[in-house]
Amino acid sequence: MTLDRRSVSESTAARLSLYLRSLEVLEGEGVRHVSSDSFARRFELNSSQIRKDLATFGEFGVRGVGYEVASLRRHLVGLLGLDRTRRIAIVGAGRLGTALADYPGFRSGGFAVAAVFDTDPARIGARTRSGLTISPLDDLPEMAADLAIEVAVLTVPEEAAAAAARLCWDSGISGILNFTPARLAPPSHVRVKNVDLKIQLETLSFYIGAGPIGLSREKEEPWRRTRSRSLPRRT
Amino acid sequence: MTLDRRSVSESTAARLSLYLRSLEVLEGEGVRHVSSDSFARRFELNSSQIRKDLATFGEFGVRGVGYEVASLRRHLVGLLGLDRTRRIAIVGAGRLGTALADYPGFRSGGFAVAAVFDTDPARIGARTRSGLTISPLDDLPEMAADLAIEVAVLTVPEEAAAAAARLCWDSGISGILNFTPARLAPPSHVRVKNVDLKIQLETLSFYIGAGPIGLSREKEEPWRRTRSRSLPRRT
DNA sequence: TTTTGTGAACTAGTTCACAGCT
DNA sequence: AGCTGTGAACTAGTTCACAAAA
Repeated sequence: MTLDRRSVSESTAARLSLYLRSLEVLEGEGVRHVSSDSFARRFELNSSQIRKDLATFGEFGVRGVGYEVASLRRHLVGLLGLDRTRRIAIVGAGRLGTALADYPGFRSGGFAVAAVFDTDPARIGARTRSGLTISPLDDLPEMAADLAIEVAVLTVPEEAAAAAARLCWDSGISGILNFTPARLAPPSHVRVKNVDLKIQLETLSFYIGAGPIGLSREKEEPWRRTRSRSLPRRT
Repeated sequence: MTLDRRSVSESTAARLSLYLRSLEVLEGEGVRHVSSDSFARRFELNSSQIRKDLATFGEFGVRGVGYEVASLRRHLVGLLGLDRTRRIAIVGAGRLGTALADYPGFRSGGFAVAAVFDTDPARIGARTRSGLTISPLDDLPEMAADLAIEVAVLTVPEEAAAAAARLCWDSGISGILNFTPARLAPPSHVRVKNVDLKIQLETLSFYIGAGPIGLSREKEEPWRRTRSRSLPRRT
């Protein structure tokens, strides 16, 4: 009942979202009940992990029976805070910011993009495809309060990130989805989630590698035409 | 020397990218040597973790002295496979896909967007802002081979994801950055990194919550002004 | 000295396996 | 009998602390 959300691991929280999505699929198929086991098999999850994750928040199942799909879905919606619309501000109306303003995941199921901000006079006053007028960043404090904005999607250039982030939390915004490479230092009541696309890409690059470690630069470019026999890359 | 990259944890791999970025800052400042300790303090990292991470791949430091910035940077560039240009295809030329095609992190330091694909006849033949012509998805196999594309950025609609992904790995692409909610099942030599923006947003939403768990819908909106006592995050 | 590289200790997260409830 | 909820066992990841190297 009085469990501090911060004691819940990122991975558990992320799985709640995944469970919700999967339950919605089942509900769409008219399924009424699931056991953790059939649920796990269906969506390639782990049944004990499902039970452990859910048990963190209460007893949602019935022993011998399983979980009632609709009721579990409602519980998850509540846990994730999606039972009311959370208002999002896009901070930085560049290509990525305006693309995200229209992104289905950002405009559905509990979220609404309520404002878009930028500092560039050439952008201010323009409309995004979804019909929002781009506002000057200076208006953020006032608009954030008026529109009850809770989440900022930070898509400004790296140099501008720290100041823009501070403006967000000083305006009462409590969550930041940070697409900037900057590492922010928020006050303890503000949650930042970094989505560093460069790190993701470089991590991917690490794993696809270029043959065994220690041979990064080889005599020729064996990756170009080695499409013939896909080398077994593992021992 | 013959360490299998797959035995390296995601978190270690992600940190290599972070270390590289931080080293570039130091190098830009003309710093020649760092100890793991000063490096850690400067960039808010953990010095033993730095040493452990690096020691996975070799002995890059000198005891009593520390690490030579330029040489360590080169080592990391090699480990991350950034010592040559990796060619990227954007698969799905919607708003997000075209925005990513111009994203600085995707056009710098070892990466180049070499092609953009879509199935929509209205998009095919158009040019992205960065000057690439959008090609029909059917041309992917041929173009991927000709252009030596190694990485696909998957930004198609969810329904199209599985087929498009299969097309990618059948065309010899070895890494997929998946912006789709679909959970792909790649062959073992293909690496997929999921960047599920909806999960990220919902996870953030979970942590900002709406007061204590079990009280999702409260009488008033206590999340707005409950900024009083920030409880200490750690013991 | 100083600072790395690394076993040992610790902490977090996952999976097992079963008691207990329906 | 069937399936949840949960301690116990296990596995992965992080931090400590120090012997070995320069």
